[in-house]
Amino acid sequence: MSLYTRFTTHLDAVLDALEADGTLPAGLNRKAVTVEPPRDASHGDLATNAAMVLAKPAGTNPRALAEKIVAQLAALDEVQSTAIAGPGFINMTLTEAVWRTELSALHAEGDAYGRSDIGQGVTVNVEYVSANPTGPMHMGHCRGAVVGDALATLLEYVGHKVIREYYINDAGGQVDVLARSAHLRYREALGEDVGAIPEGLYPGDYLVPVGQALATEHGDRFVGAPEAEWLVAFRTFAVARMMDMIRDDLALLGIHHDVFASEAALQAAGKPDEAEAWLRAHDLVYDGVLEAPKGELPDDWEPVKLPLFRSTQFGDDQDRPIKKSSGAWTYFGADMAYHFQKAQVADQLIDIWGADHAGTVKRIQAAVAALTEGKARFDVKLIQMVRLLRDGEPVKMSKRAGNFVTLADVVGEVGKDVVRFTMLTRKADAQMDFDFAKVVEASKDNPVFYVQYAHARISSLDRRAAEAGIELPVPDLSRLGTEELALVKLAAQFPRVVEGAALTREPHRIAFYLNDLASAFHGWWNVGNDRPEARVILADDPATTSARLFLSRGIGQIIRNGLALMGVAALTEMQ
RNA sequence: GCACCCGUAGCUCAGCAGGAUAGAGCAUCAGAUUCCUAAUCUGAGGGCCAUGGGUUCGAAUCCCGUCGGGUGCACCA
Repeated sequence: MSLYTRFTTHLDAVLDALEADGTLPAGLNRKAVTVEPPRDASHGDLATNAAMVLAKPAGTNPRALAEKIVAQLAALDEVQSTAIAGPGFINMTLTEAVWRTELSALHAEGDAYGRSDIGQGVTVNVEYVSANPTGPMHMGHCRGAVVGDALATLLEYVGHKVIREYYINDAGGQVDVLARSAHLRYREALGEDVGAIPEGLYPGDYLVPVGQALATEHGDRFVGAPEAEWLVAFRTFAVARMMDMIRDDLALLGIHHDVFASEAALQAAGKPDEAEAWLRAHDLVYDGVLEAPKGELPDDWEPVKLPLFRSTQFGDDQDRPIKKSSGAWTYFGADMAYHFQKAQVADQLIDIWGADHAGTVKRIQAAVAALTEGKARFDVKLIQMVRLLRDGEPVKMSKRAGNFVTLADVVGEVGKDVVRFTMLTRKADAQMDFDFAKVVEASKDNPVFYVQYAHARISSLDRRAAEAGIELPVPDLSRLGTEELALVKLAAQFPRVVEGAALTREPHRIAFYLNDLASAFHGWWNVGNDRPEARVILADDPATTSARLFLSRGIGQIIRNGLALMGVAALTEMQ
C-alpha cells in the first residue's frame, strides 16, 4: 500500500469516527475528498480538502469541521504536526521516521515499488499500431506504437490484465493494390522490363523480394493470367510478408503484440453479418440513402441506397454505411464487428489512432455502445502527428514517391531508447517535433540524456563505493538530513504518479516525473561542489556514506522502474 | 458549413480527474569546477493562463458564447 493510499485510509477512519459520534451525517459522498502533497512544500507533506468538501453537506463551516478532523489526525503516530490553512485545508507534516521507513520500503519492494492493484484484474484490450500491411512501418506509425505499448505496460503494472492487439487491415482495396504491385514485381523477377512503377501501385523496393519469392514458387504461370486467377494468392502471400516486415520493425522498438487479428478472417467467419443481424433486430441498421458529404461536394457524388447504422442516435452527425453498393463491407462495417468481438474477450477497450482518424471516432464509439448495450468502457486515444526535422528543416515524406522515412531508419540512427523516450515527452494530443539533431544531443534540454545521466551517476557511486570498501552492512538512516529526506519525498510520489498516469491513461506523465526526479538528484549531487561534507562518499565517515548510498540507490531504483514502464533501458554509464 | 483537437513566460511545453502565491527547460543576465562524470548546479528577470459570461467556498482546469490556429469531413483505409 502506498503512503498516499495509507493516509487516505487513515482519513477515512477519522471520517467514519466523526460519523459515528454524530459530527458528520452518515453517508456523505467522499468522492471529492483527496489526500495529496501540497503544491508548496512549506505547507507540509500531505494536505486534504476534506473539511472544505464536506462542510456544506454537513451543515457546518470548513474551519470548524477541520478542527474536529485535525484533532484525530494529530493523534496518529506518523503525524508530526498539523495545521489548518486558507479556506480549510488540513496540512500535515509527517515525522522523519515515516520517510526513512518509506525509503526502506522502496528498497524492499525494488522493481515492484509503484505497482498496485487498482486495475483489479480487469481485462483491457489495447489495440495499437494496426498499420496497413502494405509496406514497412514509417515514422508516422512510431508515436502511436510507443504510446500504445507504454500504456499497455502501465496498465499491467497497476493490476490490469492487458491484451496487446494489432488489427490487420487485409480485406480492403489497399491490399488488392498490394497484390497487383507484387504481381508487377513478380513479372520483373522473371526477367520482364517493367519500367517505372505505374501510378496507383506501391513503388517501394521492399516488394522486389516478394516478387522474387512469388516467381520461385509459381514460375511463369501467372504472368499473363487474368487477375482473378492470382489476386487472392498473391494478396495473401504479400500481406504475410508485409506483416513479417512490420513485426521486425516493431521488434526494433521492443514492441510485441499478443494478438494479430485479421480483418479478412473476421469477414470469412461471418462476424460482420452477425453484428448486422443483431443491429437490424434492434432497429439500429436500416436501408437508407446516404447523406451528401458536408462541405464541397465531390464531382461524382450521387445518392445511393445502403445499409446504414444509426450512429446519430449515439451522437454522430450522420448515419454511417456498413456496406458498399458492391455489397462488400465498408471498413466501418467490419471494424464494428471487430470491436464487438474484442469486447467479448475484454472488459475495456482502448484504441490508439492517428489524429487523422479523428472523424471516425464517434461512429465506432456509437457502434460499440450499441453492440455492448453501453456496457464496455471504450476509449479512443488520438495521437497527434510528429513532424520530423533535420537541421531545423522539416523532412519531406511522400508515400507515393516511396521516399518516406522508415521507422527502422530512425531507430537505426538514434536508437530505440531515444525514440521511445522522446515519443513520451509530450501529451499524446499535442503535436510534436522530432528533431534528429536535438534528440541525440547530450545536454539537459534533452530529457533522455538528463535522466540517463542521473542514473549513470548513481551507478558510478556504487562503483566508487565498492572500490572504497567503506560501506556498512546496515545503513543508519538517521544520518539522512533534510536535503536527503526531500529526495525521499519526491521518490515516494512515484506510486502516485503511476496511478495517475494509469487512470488518465497518460504515459507521458512518467517521463515528466522522471525528469523532475533527475533534476532533484542532480541538484543534490551538486551540493557537494560547494560543501565537500555534503558529498555522498566520505572516506572518513562510513555511516553517513552508507546512508547516502542507500538513498542514491533508492532514486536509481525509481528511475529504473519508471524507465521500464516506458520501455527504455537505464544506463550505468554514459559514453 | 459541421465535427474534433489546441490557445499557459520571448520560444518549446508541464500543470497531477477543481485547491493555497501558475511551474520546468531553452533563450537573456549574474554566479559555481584544485571537488564522487560541469553531459551538472545556484540565483535573477520574464504571465490579463486567447477573450466574455456561467457553475463553485475556490476555475488554467468543468459548462456556454466569441476570436485565433490545426486536423478531418465519400461507399477510402
